[in-house]
Amino acid sequence: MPTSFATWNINSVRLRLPIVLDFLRQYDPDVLCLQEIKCLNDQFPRNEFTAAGYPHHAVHGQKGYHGVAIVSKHPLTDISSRVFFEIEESRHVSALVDLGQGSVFGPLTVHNFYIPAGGDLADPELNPKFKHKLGFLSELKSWFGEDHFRERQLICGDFNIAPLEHDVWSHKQLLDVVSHTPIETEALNALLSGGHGWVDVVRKYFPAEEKLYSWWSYRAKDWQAANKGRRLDHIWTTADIAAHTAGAEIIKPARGWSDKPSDHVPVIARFA
Amino acid sequence: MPTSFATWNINSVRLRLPIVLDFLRQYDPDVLCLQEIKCLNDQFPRNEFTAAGYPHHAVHGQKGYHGVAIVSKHPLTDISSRVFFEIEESRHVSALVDLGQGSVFGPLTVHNFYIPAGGDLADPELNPKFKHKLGFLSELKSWFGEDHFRERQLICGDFNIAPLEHDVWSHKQLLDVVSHTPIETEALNALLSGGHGWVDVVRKYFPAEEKLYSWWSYRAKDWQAANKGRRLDHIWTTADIAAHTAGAEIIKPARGWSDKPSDHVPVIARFA
DNA sequence: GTTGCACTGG
DNA sequence: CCAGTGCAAC
Repeated sequence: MPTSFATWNINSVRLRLPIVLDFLRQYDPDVLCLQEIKCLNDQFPRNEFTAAGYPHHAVHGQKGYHGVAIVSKHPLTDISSRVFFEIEESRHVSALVDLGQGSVFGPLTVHNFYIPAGGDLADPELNPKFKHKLGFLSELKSWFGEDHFRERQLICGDFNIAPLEHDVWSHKQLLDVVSHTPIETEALNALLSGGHGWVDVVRKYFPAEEKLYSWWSYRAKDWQAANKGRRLDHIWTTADIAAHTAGAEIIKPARGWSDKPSDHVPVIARFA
Repeated sequence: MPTSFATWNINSVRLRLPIVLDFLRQYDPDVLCLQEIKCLNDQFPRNEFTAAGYPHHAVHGQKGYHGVAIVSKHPLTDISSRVFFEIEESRHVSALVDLGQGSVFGPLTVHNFYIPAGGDLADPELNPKFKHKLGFLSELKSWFGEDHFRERQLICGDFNIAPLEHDVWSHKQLLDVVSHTPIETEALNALLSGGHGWVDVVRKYFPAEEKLYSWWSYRAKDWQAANKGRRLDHIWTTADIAAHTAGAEIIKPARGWSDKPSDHVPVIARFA
């Protein structure tokens, strides 16, 4: 029985609920991780997700900014969230997903992250937002080193880092731009290859030389023509889970869904 | 030669300029008084009004809130504005309109008002906005008692009061609702019948038992079906001018013009 | 540049 | 419900 997981920085779940529901109808993932829901827990549109066939929710919102949520067809247990770098923003939520009898997996833990964007200046001394981003990554590395991260884990979300040369429209022009500076890409690659060995189950399905983006700035007049994207949104799993991958997709057309789309598009990983 | 004057609370002249120009093309008033222009003087779209055949402007704007303007086919002189109750908001502008040779009138003074809405609670002790509204009306009464208000005057605007029983959808249900409380309707009726005797040149053309509205709340889901309106927008003249009236019209369809209409519609008074 | 939210005012 | 401002964030 096929299973799929999706992640999408939605930039206000209330404002973009219609296109999120369109996405669920059209792509039918088992689990969707959302970032930047920009609402309090009580304001999260639970009923609408339930009506759409996603009755299980792990919501960690906050007022106005950030906020993450997992919506799922399958039961979610052990819901928790974690503070990184001692900054109390809603940037992580996790849950144990029970995919049921038909699945090749037993239960697996899904971690949904919204890693800090990091501001404009790539200097942790001068820019506290960049310091926060690096601190967040550093704590993440320690945490992932713990033993229970060895298996049955999926981590995804808006990592705000495009790690590979062809994860940005111009490697050269973005080397000084936060999201693609060496200090960040090295930290993210260390996270990926360190610890117990994560697999980037999306890039796995696209040649390393192929440009691959999940985000296009609002600032470009014609995002499609310019196509100056970055791959900021990721899905990684432990090796046991990665053994069952069946494909991956980045839903580029979603950048044009509705009048006022999110600047990010959904990323999907499929498992056989 | 026929002459007509119109008043319209436009709730942002910049946002709704297209439908204002449509209105001018379709109804061709000589003078249009606007309220809630919600812009600074420099942001008022003078060129667009000039191009539409209304090259004369008396603009008294302010940042963000309130703001009134007169646009005219005919020259405007003696432009002035007045502060009421010592609260410096842009709620009045007046001008002398020279209608030229073909007119039955000599020059007349047009006063354009945006009387304070008055907040929710009809108690001047507890609600400073209601106190402001009553104070505004009180100062208006004194001012209109001055000798020069005896003739050749037209006053109009959003008075934020529905004075008559059939100026609201339910007299009984609105007796405690600001805009139709006895203290307000009595103050407005005293203004109308006191001083040198104004004529409500719009209600003149509709039987007193006929429901007549110029405003429908944004809050109603289906304003047209509910039809819970109020007549908040008025045109009054001195008796000399009222002697020449030829009709009046409230442009109810304007409540549905464009995706995002104003909650008020234009009111027109015609003179032979 | 462009967005979404909080707030105020209606 | 609608519009403005001010703000933070990207």
